Amino acid sequence: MNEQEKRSPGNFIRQIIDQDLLEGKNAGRVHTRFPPEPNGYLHIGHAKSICLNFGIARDYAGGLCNLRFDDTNPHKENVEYVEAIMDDVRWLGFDWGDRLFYASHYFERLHDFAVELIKAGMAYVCDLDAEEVRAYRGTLTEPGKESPYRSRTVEENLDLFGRMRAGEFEDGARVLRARIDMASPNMNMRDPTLYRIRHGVVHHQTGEAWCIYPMYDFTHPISDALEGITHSLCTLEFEDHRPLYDWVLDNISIDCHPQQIEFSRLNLQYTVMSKRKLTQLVDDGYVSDWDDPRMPTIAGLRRRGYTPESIVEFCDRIGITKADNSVEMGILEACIREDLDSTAPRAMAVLHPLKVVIKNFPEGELEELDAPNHPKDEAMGKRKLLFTREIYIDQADFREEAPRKYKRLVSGGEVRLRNAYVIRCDRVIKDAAGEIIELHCSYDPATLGANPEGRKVKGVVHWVSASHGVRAEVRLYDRLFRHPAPDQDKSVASFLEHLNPDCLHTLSHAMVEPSLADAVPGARFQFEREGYFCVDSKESSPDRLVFNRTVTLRDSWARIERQGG
RNA sequence: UGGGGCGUCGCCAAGCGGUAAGGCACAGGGUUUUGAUCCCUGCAUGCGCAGGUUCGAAUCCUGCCGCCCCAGCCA
Repeated sequence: MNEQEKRSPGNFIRQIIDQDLLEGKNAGRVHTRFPPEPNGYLHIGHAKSICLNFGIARDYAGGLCNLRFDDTNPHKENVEYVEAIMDDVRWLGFDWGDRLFYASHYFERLHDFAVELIKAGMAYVCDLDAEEVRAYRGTLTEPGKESPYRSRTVEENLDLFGRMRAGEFEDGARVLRARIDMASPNMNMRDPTLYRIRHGVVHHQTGEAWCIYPMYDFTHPISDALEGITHSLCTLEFEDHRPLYDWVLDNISIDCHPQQIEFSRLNLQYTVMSKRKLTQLVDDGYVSDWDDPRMPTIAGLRRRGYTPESIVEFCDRIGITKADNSVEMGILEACIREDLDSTAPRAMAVLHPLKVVIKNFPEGELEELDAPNHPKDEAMGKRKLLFTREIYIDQADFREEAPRKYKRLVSGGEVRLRNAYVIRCDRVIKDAAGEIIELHCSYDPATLGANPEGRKVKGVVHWVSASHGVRAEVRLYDRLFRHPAPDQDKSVASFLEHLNPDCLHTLSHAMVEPSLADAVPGARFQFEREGYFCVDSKESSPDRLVFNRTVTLRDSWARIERQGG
């Protein structure tokens, strides 16, 4: 079947591209790129950028999007990240074809452009150390001072830069700087560093071939131009860098000049998005790894049970603008609920088992019942349920006395067992401590697929056969932080103080219906009346099933209860 | 306080001089063997504020106010 590809909604960047096309710019080409630094895992904020860049390539005729690793700072980068990033982009459903690039593969050409700048008197080798450079740079309100090395001759600069490359100088001894304007009101234009010396690091791509590494501001515009990028999309904090981006391309001999356009980065409530903080959560063990289901990483969301479609939909819904934003988790959750509601097969799982003995159902007897896998989509088929004398229901579905509006099982009351019979609670069994340990009930054999005669039974509860159910571990996740903007609160010493101590509840005695016994890692289900769950892709096995709760169902009862019933 | 940006409903976001889209959330109601889904209904006389231009302004002009980013040999 040839499905209609979905187009993303318009935004100001697409308007610019439309206009460019109208004016015949770039010979009608549209070419973007997604340029992550491989120094960590991708997060939902990157997904926004991926959807923007690859989405534009998808929606414009002849559009292309490159994947390029911005790997100019070997210190923090490694191949694990490179591979994880490629996995994540692919998983989201995007394809860079044969256009996989590394900024580091341009090192030789970058070097040649640097030499060109030196020869043109536009760059010089500076011997000031880091602290001196800072002091010379001036402040936001005062102009900087020119470096005493600023007027070195071209010959001297060429010689020194060559010796930097040859490894004659130690880390930090010298840098190559652009010669622009120390009095510029834009700090980025006050003779920015172009190259620094880094000995003793093995670059994941170039090994030990280089001991000088180009800076982002020098590398990025050239990499874009070399790849024929037409629109270089980045986040707002690079707005001040645009004059430098343009300066670099205006002062070297290169015939391509991409247009840099900035948009606001995603801020998602109740989590953090900075790579430094995510790295800290992993390194200090606050979460199990980058793919911990509580992490806002693509890998974490995937393991949590999010679908790529739901994340792409989320990115479409939040849009692209230049306004600072603080997006509610509710939007992300609505996206995954919408997707899973139509695609996830239903199943029953009892999270907090309470034994129910159906006294008028024969001991040892087994009744097979049919249950649809989806209430609306018959094509999803049906499965067998095993009804037995002893079953489990959830502790939350029984109360000795009913609060207002409560419509589940109460002493002496009736309730519908989902896909099965109506039962009545005849007796409540407690232990010495007064804890309810068992319910004695009776079922009405006339209520299978039919409403009982002469009375209305409002409640429906899910259940699992006690003898045939399968024990499983269920992990209930909640927001990682209890503060909507944990990294913005200046009143605490660290964002870690806002970590939510209840972000993970592990239930090791849950019981799931027998049909789930052979559920494969990653498989997603709706556990009826509970939420959407997936089989953990890392730790679940046939003899020890582990389910992750992706998201709860909307729960209007919880709201009623909260408001005092 | 220099420079660069941004302010439209609780959140996101259309709007581009012709009289405030949509989504999420929220509140009511209907259907329902998931308190789910689905379906109705409601939800900005007003677009940061104040002036001005215009027959007409969220859109243009002026002046304020507020928020974000920039002083890495990070990206």
